[in-house]
Amino acid sequence: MTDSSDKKYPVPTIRRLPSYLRVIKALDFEGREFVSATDIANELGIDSIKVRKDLAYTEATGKPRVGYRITELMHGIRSIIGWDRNSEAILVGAGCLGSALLGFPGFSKRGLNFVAAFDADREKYGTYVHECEIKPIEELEKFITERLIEIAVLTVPSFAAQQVTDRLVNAGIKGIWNFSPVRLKVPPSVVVQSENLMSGLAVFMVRMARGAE
Amino acid sequence: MTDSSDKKYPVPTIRRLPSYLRVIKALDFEGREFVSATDIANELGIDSIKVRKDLAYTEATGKPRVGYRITELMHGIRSIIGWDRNSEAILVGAGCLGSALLGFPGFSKRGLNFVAAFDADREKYGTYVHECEIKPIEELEKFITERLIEIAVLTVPSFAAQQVTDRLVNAGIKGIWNFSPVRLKVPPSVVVQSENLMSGLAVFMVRMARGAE
DNA sequence: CTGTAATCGATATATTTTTATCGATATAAA
DNA sequence: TTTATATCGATAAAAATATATCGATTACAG
Repeated sequence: MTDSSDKKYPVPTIRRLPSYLRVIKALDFEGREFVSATDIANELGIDSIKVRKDLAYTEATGKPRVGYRITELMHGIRSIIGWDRNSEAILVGAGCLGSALLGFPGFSKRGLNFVAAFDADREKYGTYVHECEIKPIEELEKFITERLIEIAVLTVPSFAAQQVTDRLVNAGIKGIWNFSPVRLKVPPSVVVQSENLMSGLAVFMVRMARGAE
Repeated sequence: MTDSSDKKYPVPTIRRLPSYLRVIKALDFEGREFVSATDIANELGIDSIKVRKDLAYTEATGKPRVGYRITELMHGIRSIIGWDRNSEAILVGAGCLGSALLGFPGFSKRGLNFVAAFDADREKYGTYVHECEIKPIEELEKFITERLIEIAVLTVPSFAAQQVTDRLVNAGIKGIWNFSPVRLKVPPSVVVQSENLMSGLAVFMVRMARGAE
């Protein structure tokens, strides 16, 4: 076990780190060498104390009146959220959303590389979506075991989600990034991270209803 | 101002309500008439006390040993998150993600109806993506003002996000559901709800790194 | 009819997260 | 050199959220 893997980072902090990274990457591109928590906070419209506390979870250390060295900070953030490592992943369910995710360049930039996609639709077999081949769902287990894939992105229709999950887990998948609105039942050793778009819509509609604050 | 619009609902509660709705809709479909907080909690793998507290924000009232009347609860939840009302919305940026959103049937079921999409790519003009016409971005303001559209879903590339936002705001848009990783500058009267996929990826990777708990 | 168990609703406690305060320090200006 | 100011890092306070406790109530079994 590495020294970083048993540290505990607050989830709200983890969620903010990618934004910080985006901001300081832009500054780095402009040639800036240092950045203060205040700079980041102003750019994102949040509180600078919160930023400083979040950054304290990185090993980066700041200098008063100057801020943090950008290269150091980028490395520290990437290290926490695992964007300095590369992983191979498969995508299951090459429908609208699945295809959109395959085409998003941001994932490979952050170390998540789609090496294959699987679908139940025979017509898609052998076709490519954004340089990723669509394979028959029948070959799922074979591919996972042969290439030792650990990460699956799940974009299948709800009714198929649990069944596909069982197959993924059985084949040795260690983590599932789930985009279907279903609570997946998996053994405790498997990580499931679910995204639900409808939560965001709900918050949006409530805020709309009460007007802007 | 209606009596519901100045009530304050905790954001975590709002985010959970769609899941509750999904669960009880399924039970309703099976013919069940009542549901307890415990039922919902078990189905979602969360704490029943939390569910009961969340449901207390609806006007639905439960009976000991029986639970809540499902029809009443569905109405109560839908009322809070605005899914009992209909809104017309436009989508700007008919790329991969935008097209995927247009094709998702869940939105119109929840009262968010895409009446048009706009894109800067001439080749797309006049084509349809999931029954929604792609119009030239030049017609954006005209369409918004003529049809009195209040909601826009933003799926344009980052570099165009602020510029498009300015146009939307200028034309009278009241709320923007933003899928680009950019902090949009808008007047205080305009609601911006931003979704950032990368937050989810970060949390996923951190959890993977420290293994399943 | 009576006792039992499940559940609600209210209240209380604990935990997490955010925000505030303050001394120390490094830079820049006077 | 001295002074002023921005910033860090640590600690403290406040706010938000989650979890626990408990009496009241209702259905159901005996």
